[in-house]
Amino acid sequence: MAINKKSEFKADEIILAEFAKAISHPARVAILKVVASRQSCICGEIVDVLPLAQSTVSQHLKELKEIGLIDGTVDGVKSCYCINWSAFEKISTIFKDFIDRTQCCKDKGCC
Amino acid sequence: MAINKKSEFKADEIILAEFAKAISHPARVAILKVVASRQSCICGEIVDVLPLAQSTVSQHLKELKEIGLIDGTVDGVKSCYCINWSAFEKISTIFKDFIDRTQCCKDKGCC
DNA sequence: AATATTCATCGTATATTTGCGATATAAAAT
DNA sequence: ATTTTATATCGCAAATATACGATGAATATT
Repeated sequence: MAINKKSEFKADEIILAEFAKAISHPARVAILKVVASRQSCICGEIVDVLPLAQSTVSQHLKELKEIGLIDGTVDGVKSCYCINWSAFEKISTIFKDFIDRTQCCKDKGCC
Repeated sequence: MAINKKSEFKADEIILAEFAKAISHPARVAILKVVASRQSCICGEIVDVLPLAQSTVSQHLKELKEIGLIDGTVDGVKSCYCINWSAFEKISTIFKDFIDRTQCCKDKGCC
């Protein structure tokens, strides 16, 4: 795999795939659910409810932060995470658009 | 990484993550778009519009088939692919449910 | 029958992801 | 000042994913 061919696709395909990758591991789905349900929670609380080591959870948190889905702020010795709602709405729109535009082909062959 | 920790998560988290993984590569997003827009198309047509070798496309098609999003039928020497709409609707519901249930936490803290 | 076409699969190389322990850092508690 | 606590990061190992050429299998064409 000499070159990374991902960059040769269309921008919207790349973006959708990137967001999909962000939630392509159950740990990250679980993290999003916990953080959303508590509005905001510290890293330790997330580690407590996941079957993963602290360093592994920290890594998943980093990935979600990098894609923009969550924000992390330092609160003394603790780290407090919350959903970045504007980013979440953006990704929601991208997903729903993809679903809707694909489904519209079902009957009409319009795309 | 001795053990695969994915299996230790909740079933709905695993399912969502699996579907997300299916569209976590722009090639597979592109394939779904092409197949949907043409209602049905042969492998060669997909290879023509993607910047990937035939064997690589075939592999991506296999992944989409394994997760159930597309069906492939042999038509003489050719292979004809189409969207499995019932599977597509199922995944759409799972995605939308996740989005909606997460977003409902935004205002209410209800989850 | 021989050849060409279409596509799946195999083998292989490289890249990326997942996971953890060890360590570093920085604040809090003693 | 020392120790404890909370978390990020580093380095490593194993697993998966990505990509392609070569080959195989099966049909179609000559």
